[in-house]
Amino acid sequence: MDARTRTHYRHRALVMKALAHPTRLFLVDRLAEGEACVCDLTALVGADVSTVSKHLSVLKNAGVVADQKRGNQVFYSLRVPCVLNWCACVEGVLEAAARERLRAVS
Amino acid sequence: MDARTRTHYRHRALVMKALAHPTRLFLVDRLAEGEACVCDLTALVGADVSTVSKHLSVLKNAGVVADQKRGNQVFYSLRVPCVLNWCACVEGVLEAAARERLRAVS
DNA sequence: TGGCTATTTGGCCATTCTGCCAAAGAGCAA
DNA sequence: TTGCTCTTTGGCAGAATGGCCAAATAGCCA
Repeated sequence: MDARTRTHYRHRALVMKALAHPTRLFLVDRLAEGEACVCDLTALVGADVSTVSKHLSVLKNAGVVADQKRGNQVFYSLRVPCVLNWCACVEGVLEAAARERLRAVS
Repeated sequence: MDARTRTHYRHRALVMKALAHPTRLFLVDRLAEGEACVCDLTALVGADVSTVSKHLSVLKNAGVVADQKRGNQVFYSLRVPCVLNWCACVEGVLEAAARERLRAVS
Protein backbone atom coordinates (compact mmCIF):
# COMPACT_ATOMS: atom_id res chain seq x y z
CA MET A 1 0.00 0.00 0.00
CA ASP A 2 1.61 3.29 -1.06
CA ALA A 3 1.56 6.51 0.94
CA ARG A 4 -1.19 8.08 -1.14
CA THR A 5 -3.51 5.12 -0.69
CA ARG A 6 -2.76 5.06 3.00
CA THR A 7 -3.70 8.73 3.36
CA HIS A 8 -6.92 8.11 1.47
CA TYR A 9 -8.00 5.35 3.84
CA ARG A 10 -6.91 7.35 6.86
CA HIS A 11 -9.23 10.17 5.87
CA ARG A 12 -12.12 7.81 5.33
CA ALA A 13 -11.43 6.19 8.67
CA LEU A 14 -11.64 9.58 10.38
CA VAL A 15 -15.25 9.95 9.24
CA MET A 16 -16.10 6.42 10.34
CA LYS A 17 -14.42 6.99 13.69
CA ALA A 18 -16.58 10.02 14.27
CA LEU A 19 -19.63 7.76 14.07
CA ALA A 20 -18.10 4.89 16.01
CA HIS A 21 -19.54 5.80 19.38
CA PRO A 22 -22.99 5.08 20.82
CA THR A 23 -23.61 8.63 21.97
CA ARG A 24 -22.58 10.12 18.65
CA LEU A 25 -24.80 7.70 16.74
CA PHE A 26 -27.65 8.74 18.97
CA LEU A 27 -26.91 12.40 18.32
CA VAL A 28 -26.95 11.83 14.57
CA ASP A 29 -30.29 10.05 14.79
CA ARG A 30 -31.73 12.87 16.84
CA LEU A 31 -30.38 15.54 14.52
CA ALA A 32 -31.93 13.72 11.57
CA GLU A 33 -35.28 14.91 12.93
CA GLY A 34 -34.14 18.52 12.91
CA GLU A 35 -31.67 20.90 14.49
CA ALA A 36 -31.26 21.03 18.25
CA CYS A 37 -29.24 23.04 20.73
CA VAL A 38 -26.59 21.57 22.99
CA CYS A 39 -28.82 21.97 26.02
CA ASP A 40 -31.60 19.84 24.50
CA LEU A 41 -29.18 17.17 23.34
CA THR A 42 -27.51 17.09 26.75
CA ALA A 43 -30.85 16.44 28.41
CA LEU A 44 -31.57 13.59 25.98
CA VAL A 45 -28.18 11.95 26.34
CA GLY A 46 -27.98 12.29 30.09
CA ALA A 47 -24.27 13.00 30.35
CA ASP A 48 -22.24 16.03 31.35
CA VAL A 49 -22.66 19.07 29.07
CA SER A 50 -18.96 19.14 28.38
CA THR A 51 -19.06 15.52 27.26
CA VAL A 52 -21.88 16.16 24.81
CA SER A 53 -20.19 19.29 23.55
CA LYS A 54 -17.04 17.34 22.81
CA HIS A 55 -18.97 14.63 21.00
CA LEU A 56 -20.62 17.28 18.84
CA SER A 57 -17.23 18.77 18.19
CA VAL A 58 -15.99 15.42 16.91
CA LEU A 59 -18.95 15.14 14.54
CA LYS A 60 -18.41 18.70 13.36
CA ASN A 61 -14.71 18.18 12.67
CA ALA A 62 -15.59 15.11 10.66
CA GLY A 63 -17.98 17.22 8.59
CA VAL A 64 -21.06 15.25 9.58
CA VAL A 65 -22.90 18.06 11.37
CA ALA A 66 -22.93 21.85 11.15
CA ASP A 67 -23.30 24.37 13.96
CA GLN A 68 -24.99 27.73 14.02
CA LYS A 69 -24.93 30.17 16.88
CA ARG A 70 -28.21 31.96 17.68
CA GLY A 71 -28.35 34.14 20.74
CA ASN A 72 -26.34 32.42 23.36
CA GLN A 73 -27.06 28.90 22.27
CA VAL A 74 -25.62 26.79 19.49
CA PHE A 75 -27.81 24.75 17.18
CA TYR A 76 -26.45 21.65 15.52
CA SER A 77 -27.87 20.11 12.38
CA LEU A 78 -27.13 17.08 10.24
CA ARG A 79 -25.11 18.16 7.24
CA VAL A 80 -24.83 14.84 5.39
CA PRO A 81 -28.12 12.93 5.55
CA CYS A 82 -26.72 9.97 3.67
CA VAL A 83 -25.12 8.71 6.87
CA LEU A 84 -28.61 7.66 7.88
CA ASN A 85 -28.57 5.02 5.17
CA TRP A 86 -25.69 3.38 6.98
CA CYS A 87 -27.88 2.68 9.91
CA ALA A 88 -30.21 0.52 7.86
CA CYS A 89 -27.20 -1.41 6.63
CA VAL A 90 -25.86 -1.76 10.16
CA GLU A 91 -29.17 -3.25 11.18
CA GLY A 92 -28.68 -5.76 8.40
CA VAL A 93 -25.23 -6.58 9.68
CA LEU A 94 -26.54 -7.08 13.18
CA GLU A 95 -29.36 -9.33 12.01
CA ALA A 96 -27.01 -11.39 9.89
CA ALA A 97 -24.69 -11.78 12.85
CA ALA A 98 -27.57 -12.82 15.08
CA ARG A 99 -28.72 -15.42 12.57
CA GLU A 100 -25.18 -16.71 12.35
CA ARG A 101 -24.96 -17.08 16.11
CA LEU A 102 -28.25 -18.98 16.15
CA ARG A 103 -27.04 -21.27 13.41
CA ALA A 104 -23.80 -21.92 15.31
CA VAL A 105 -25.73 -22.94 18.41
CA SER A 106 -28.15 -25.31 16.69
CA MET B 1 -31.85 7.42 27.21
CA ASP B 2 -33.03 4.15 28.72
CA ALA B 3 -30.95 0.99 29.03
CA ARG B 4 -32.54 -0.70 26.03
CA THR B 5 -31.83 2.23 23.75
CA ARG B 6 -28.30 2.44 25.07
CA THR B 7 -27.69 -1.22 24.24
CA HIS B 8 -29.09 -0.70 20.77
CA TYR B 9 -26.68 2.12 20.01
CA ARG B 10 -23.79 0.26 21.57
CA HIS B 11 -24.34 -2.62 19.15
CA ARG B 12 -24.50 -0.30 16.19
CA ALA B 13 -21.36 1.43 17.38
CA LEU B 14 -19.56 -1.92 17.40
CA VAL B 15 -20.17 -2.30 13.68
CA MET B 16 -19.05 1.25 12.98
CA LYS B 17 -15.97 0.78 15.16
CA ALA B 18 -15.02 -2.28 13.17
CA LEU B 19 -14.85 -0.10 10.05
CA ALA B 20 -13.19 2.86 11.76
CA HIS B 21 -9.64 1.91 10.88
CA PRO B 22 -7.67 2.53 7.68
CA THR B 23 -6.40 -1.03 7.40
CA ARG B 24 -9.84 -2.54 7.97
CA LEU B 25 -11.42 -0.24 5.39
CA PHE B 26 -8.76 -1.34 2.96
CA LEU B 27 -9.47 -4.99 3.73
CA VAL B 28 -13.18 -4.48 3.10
CA ASP B 29 -12.47 -2.82 -0.24
CA ARG B 30 -10.20 -5.66 -1.24
CA LEU B 31 -12.67 -8.33 -0.14
CA ALA B 32 -15.34 -6.62 -2.20
CA GLU B 33 -13.48 -7.91 -5.24
CA GLY B 34 -13.62 -11.46 -3.98
CA GLU B 35 -12.44 -13.70 -1.19
CA ALA B 36 -8.80 -13.78 -0.19
CA CYS B 37 -6.65 -15.66 2.30
CA VAL B 38 -4.83 -14.06 5.19
CA CYS B 39 -1.49 -14.50 3.46
CA ASP B 40 -2.58 -12.51 0.40
CA LEU B 41 -4.11 -9.77 2.49
CA THR B 42 -1.02 -9.58 4.67
CA ALA B 43 1.15 -9.03 1.61
CA LEU B 44 -1.15 -6.25 0.40
CA VAL B 45 -1.35 -4.46 3.73
CA GLY B 46 2.32 -4.74 4.51
CA ALA B 47 2.03 -5.30 8.26
CA ASP B 48 2.69 -8.25 10.53
CA VAL B 49 0.54 -11.32 9.91
CA SER B 50 -0.72 -11.25 13.46
CA THR B 51 -1.83 -7.65 13.03
CA VAL B 52 -3.81 -8.43 9.88
CA SER B 53 -5.30 -11.51 11.50
CA LYS B 54 -6.52 -9.45 14.41
CA HIS B 55 -8.04 -6.86 12.09
CA LEU B 56 -9.88 -9.60 10.25
CA SER B 57 -11.05 -10.96 13.55
CA VAL B 58 -12.54 -7.58 14.44
CA LEU B 59 -14.41 -7.47 11.12
CA LYS B 60 -15.64 -11.01 11.64
CA ASN B 61 -16.90 -10.35 15.14
CA ALA B 62 -18.77 -7.34 13.83
CA GLY B 63 -20.43 -9.59 11.24
CA VAL B 64 -18.98 -7.73 8.28
CA VAL B 65 -16.91 -10.58 6.86
CA ALA B 66 -17.10 -14.36 6.96
CA ASP B 67 -14.25 -16.83 7.16
CA GLN B 68 -13.94 -20.26 5.65
CA LYS B 69 -11.12 -22.66 6.26
CA ARG B 70 -9.84 -24.57 3.23
CA GLY B 71 -6.89 -26.80 3.71
CA ASN B 72 -4.19 -24.94 5.36
CA GLN B 73 -5.45 -21.44 4.86
CA VAL B 74 -8.42 -19.31 5.84
CA PHE B 75 -10.35 -17.38 3.21
CA TYR B 76 -12.23 -14.26 4.17
CA SER B 77 -15.12 -12.81 2.21
CA LEU B 78 -17.37 -9.79 2.48
CA ARG B 79 -20.64 -10.82 4.02
CA VAL B 80 -22.54 -7.53 3.89
CA PRO B 81 -21.87 -5.73 0.61
CA CYS B 82 -23.97 -2.73 1.57
CA VAL B 83 -21.09 -1.35 3.60
CA LEU B 84 -19.54 -0.42 0.27
CA ASN B 85 -22.25 2.18 -0.23
CA TRP B 86 -20.98 3.99 2.82
CA CYS B 87 -17.77 4.77 1.06
CA ALA B 88 -19.51 6.90 -1.53
CA CYS B 89 -21.20 8.79 1.26
CA VAL B 90 -17.94 9.23 3.12
CA GLU B 91 -16.44 10.74 0.00
CA GLY B 92 -19.34 13.17 0.03
CA VAL B 93 -18.63 14.05 3.64
CA LEU B 94 -14.98 14.62 2.88
CA GLU B 95 -15.75 16.84 -0.10
CA ALA B 96 -18.28 18.85 1.87
CA ALA B 97 -15.73 19.33 4.63
CA ALA B 98 -13.10 20.41 2.14
CA ARG B 99 -15.49 22.93 0.57
CA GLU B 100 -16.31 24.27 4.02
CA ARG B 101 -12.65 24.74 4.84
CA LEU B 102 -12.13 26.62 1.60
CA ARG B 103 -15.08 28.84 2.36
CA ALA B 104 -13.76 29.54 5.86
CA VAL B 105 -10.44 30.66 4.44
CA SER B 106 -11.83 32.97 1.77
C1' DT C 1 6.14 -39.11 13.39
C1' DG C 2 8.60 -34.83 12.09
C1' DG C 3 8.91 -30.79 9.40
C1' DC C 4 6.84 -27.11 7.07
C1' DT C 5 3.33 -23.50 6.23
C1' DA C 6 -0.74 -20.74 7.53
C1' DT C 7 -3.19 -18.67 11.12
C1' DT C 8 -4.50 -17.36 15.77
C1' DT C 9 -3.62 -16.03 20.49
C1' DG C 10 -1.20 -13.93 24.53
C1' DG C 11 1.63 -10.40 26.25
C1' DC C 12 3.64 -6.04 26.39
C1' DC C 13 4.00 -1.08 25.51
C1' DA C 14 2.81 3.20 23.41
C1' DT C 15 -0.96 5.81 21.88
C1' DT C 16 -5.59 7.33 21.73
C1' DC C 17 -10.23 7.81 23.57
C1' DT C 18 -13.84 9.01 27.27
C1' DG C 19 -15.94 11.24 30.76
C1' DC C 20 -15.92 14.10 34.56
C1' DC C 21 -14.70 18.48 36.97
C1' DA C 22 -13.14 23.12 36.88
C1' DA C 23 -12.39 27.20 34.49
C1' DA C 24 -12.78 30.17 30.66
C1' DG C 25 -15.44 32.50 26.88
C1' DA C 26 -19.78 34.52 24.88
C1' DG C 27 -24.24 36.58 24.85
C1' DC C 28 -28.28 38.59 27.03
C1' DA C 29 -30.71 41.38 30.45
C1' DA C 30 -31.14 44.26 34.41
C1' DT D 1 -21.09 46.82 35.03
C1' DT D 2 -22.93 42.67 37.34
C1' DG D 3 -25.24 38.46 37.17
C1' DC D 4 -27.08 34.67 34.79
C1' DT D 5 -27.21 31.04 31.24
C1' DC D 6 -25.21 28.36 27.49
C1' DT D 7 -21.21 26.45 25.50
C1' DT D 8 -16.40 25.29 24.87
C1' DT D 9 -11.74 24.20 26.49
C1' DG D 10 -8.03 22.29 29.55
C1' DG D 11 -6.61 18.78 32.47
C1' DC D 12 -6.61 14.48 34.55
C1' DA D 13 -7.41 9.30 35.42
C1' DG D 14 -9.13 5.10 33.72
C1' DA D 15 -10.21 2.29 29.72
C1' DA D 16 -9.65 0.80 25.14
C1' DT D 17 -6.94 0.29 20.81
C1' DG D 18 -3.00 -0.92 17.73
C1' DG D 19 1.26 -2.99 16.53
C1' DC D 20 4.93 -6.04 17.14
C1' DC D 21 7.16 -10.32 18.89
C1' DA D 22 6.83 -14.88 20.63
C1' DA D 23 4.35 -18.94 21.33
C1' DA D 24 0.55 -22.01 20.43
C1' DT D 25 -2.62 -24.26 17.17
C1' DA D 26 -4.04 -26.55 12.85
C1' DG D 27 -3.43 -28.83 8.51
C1' DC D 28 -0.68 -30.94 4.92
C1' DC D 29 2.96 -33.92 3.19
C1' DA D 30 6.89 -36.90 3.28
